[in-house]
Amino acid sequence: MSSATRHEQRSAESQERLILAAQALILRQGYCATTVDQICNEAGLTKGSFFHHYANKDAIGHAAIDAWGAMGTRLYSAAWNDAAKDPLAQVDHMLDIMISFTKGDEPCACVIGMMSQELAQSHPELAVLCAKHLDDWTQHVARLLNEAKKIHKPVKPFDSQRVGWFLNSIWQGSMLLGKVRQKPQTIVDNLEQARAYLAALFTTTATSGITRATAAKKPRKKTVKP
Amino acid sequence: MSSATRHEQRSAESQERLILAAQALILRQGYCATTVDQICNEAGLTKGSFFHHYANKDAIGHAAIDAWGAMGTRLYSAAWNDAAKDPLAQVDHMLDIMISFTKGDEPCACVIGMMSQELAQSHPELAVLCAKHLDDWTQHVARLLNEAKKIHKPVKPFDSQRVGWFLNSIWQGSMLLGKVRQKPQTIVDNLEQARAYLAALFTTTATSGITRATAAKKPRKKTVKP
DNA sequence: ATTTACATACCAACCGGTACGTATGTCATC
DNA sequence: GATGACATACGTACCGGTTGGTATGTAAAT
Repeated sequence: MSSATRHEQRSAESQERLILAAQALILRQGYCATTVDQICNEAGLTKGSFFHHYANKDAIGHAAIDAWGAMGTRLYSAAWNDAAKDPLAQVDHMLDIMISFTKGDEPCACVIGMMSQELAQSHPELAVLCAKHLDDWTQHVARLLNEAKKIHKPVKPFDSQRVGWFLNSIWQGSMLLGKVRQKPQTIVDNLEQARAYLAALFTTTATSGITRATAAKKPRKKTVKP
Repeated sequence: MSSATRHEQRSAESQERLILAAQALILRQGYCATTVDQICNEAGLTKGSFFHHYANKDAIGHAAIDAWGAMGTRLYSAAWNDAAKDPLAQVDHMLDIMISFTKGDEPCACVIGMMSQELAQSHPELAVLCAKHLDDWTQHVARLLNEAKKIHKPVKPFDSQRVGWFLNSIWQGSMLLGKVRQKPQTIVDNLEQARAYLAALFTTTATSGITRATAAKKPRKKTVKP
């Protein structure tokens, strides 16, 4: 664990500072609009240091994407790794985490969604990396839904992956609209509707309210503050 | 109608060429990544001409957004203006139009969604313009849902605007994911799930299939090819 | 109808600033 | 002393925007 030499420590710290700076700037203004000078400035380092660690601008874009993916995995781990729970409860937990994520200081946004939008057609390499991380997320949802199918009887048969992509789209689209509208509540509203949609896949009873009022009445436990 | 002088005609044509060029480039690479040189090149004009018609780069961004909004209004008009129909049928028609829009040559994407993502925090002026157009779209959906409430009894009370924003998020998020994944089918899948969600707001019967198979069996009429 | 006077649309060349990337040097660490 | 982490200074290309000029169209005066 502590076998890292002083050089390695320093190097890792600087790289992390650069990545965090890049992520913050990308979230604020997008990838193309952020310059490596800005990244260096925000990280408190100089360009010499930057190009010592990263061959070019795309390299830190790559690193920023991977780091964001890892952060997400950490963020959702509480929901994804609780095999003791009912899978549907895990899905609910996941939605709670997503909702609590919107409560951050800066507007709720996703580096991967941002870069996907911007670079899908101009930077194939970064685009496929984004697609990979988005696919990982979706597969986690699909797995939970498949496990839920073993316990609860679906009202109608459905494809878990398709529903996973549906939820992912809602998530990304909500962050987009919540940002331009400057109304993070939009995200919460949409996630609650998504929760109702998911619940309705397994039960026809009216226990899963469609209106937000019913869903909000029972306070869910706060989980993470990223 | 034909009271336009030769100068006015030429001017309007050039402006349209510039706007179409800008939209195409923005869809492909985003706003920041597109240069006015590229726009001029694609439009077959020079920079002198460009800055004669538009004061600066943001000006054509503004024009591109408005033109895209107008295009959308034209695109959906068949669904939005058919007061004779059941409002829910109008919603279905709207979804059909959205699906047929994904079948275009170039990847299905939205100038307004793209610029919203990129400029939400860096270009407030363009951001509020995007938000305005997105709000227009949502209000059309909300209006249809409100009219539907007068005819059909909702299973549970719901807020039409909230559902409108939900559908808008699905639409934007789907285009985003469909683009990075290079799988436009993702968009169609999501829209079919949205269709099921909307139908389930008004009826508990199983007539509105959640699975895509049932929904796809009955062929819906093709509407527009943009 | 021609001429005159002017406005419009457009072009080619240029300018300041900036972005990415490099070349070289320095100092702590191994 | 060699290497790794970082800083300084610079080079090159390009981007948004300007400038001066031209050619065409328009409108009024003759």
